Amino acid sequence: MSATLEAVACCAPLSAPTLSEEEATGTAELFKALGDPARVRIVNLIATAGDAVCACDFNQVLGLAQPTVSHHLKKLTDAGLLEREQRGKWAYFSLKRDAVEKLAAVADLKGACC
Amino acid sequence: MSATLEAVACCAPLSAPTLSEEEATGTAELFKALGDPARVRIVNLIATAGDAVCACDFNQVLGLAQPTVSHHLKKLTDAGLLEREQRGKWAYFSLKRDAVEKLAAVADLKGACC
DNA sequence: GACACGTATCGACACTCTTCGATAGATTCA
DNA sequence: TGAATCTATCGAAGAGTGTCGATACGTGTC
Repeated sequence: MSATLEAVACCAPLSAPTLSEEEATGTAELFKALGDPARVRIVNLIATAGDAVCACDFNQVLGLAQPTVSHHLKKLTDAGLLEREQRGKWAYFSLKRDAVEKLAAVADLKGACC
Repeated sequence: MSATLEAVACCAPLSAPTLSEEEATGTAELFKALGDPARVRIVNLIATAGDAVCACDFNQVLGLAQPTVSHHLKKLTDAGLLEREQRGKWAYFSLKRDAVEKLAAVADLKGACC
């Protein structure tokens, strides 16, 4: 599709006063990107590493085949959560700062309940 | 189902120092529960209403059939995000306080990047 | 250029999910 | 009790997703 914007770019907080259908879809896409254990672990590994991580490092840790890992990395990158950087023949992935902040903002519901 | 704990009960922050396979699965379940536009809108509607919302109110707004709405409400309730309350023949749903706080904590990656 | 190695893409399979119509259970009202 | 109404469950159709083996692409090395 031509309109494949990063989910991060077009999502809105769960507690937004009004939520258009597009915003709801964008927000859902962002959560969906994190709706798989493998992808949660990828994000966690990068977060704890505190630096870019080589794609080759995930295969062992996740116990998944190389194409599967590549698939998950693409999903996260497409969602705007990860940033890809080519270093020689290796691909390094790091957390995208905007996405990290946006995610926290979107998931924040405080003040909207109780 | 004996082992179907609420996702909220067994999920861990994305930036946790160590993340077991169970914790990753729990966290993923929580995000997966919000990985659908209809469910994002449901949570948003309850959040902006600031109070419990009748199940019958969602049908119109979401433009979905009644069984579909009921299905989504069940998903959110099973994930521990919503609380169900029976009032006569109506079912009212409200945000679960623990879940709201947990979600924000889980999605928080600040300090884990850059 | 030829080779080795890391990564992305393709094709296929199994599984899950979303959606709905039909139906059953629960509650209220006459 | 019987009728009406709201909600949950069941069963089925269609789309989507995770996974992997095979393969193609890119990069560095000899």
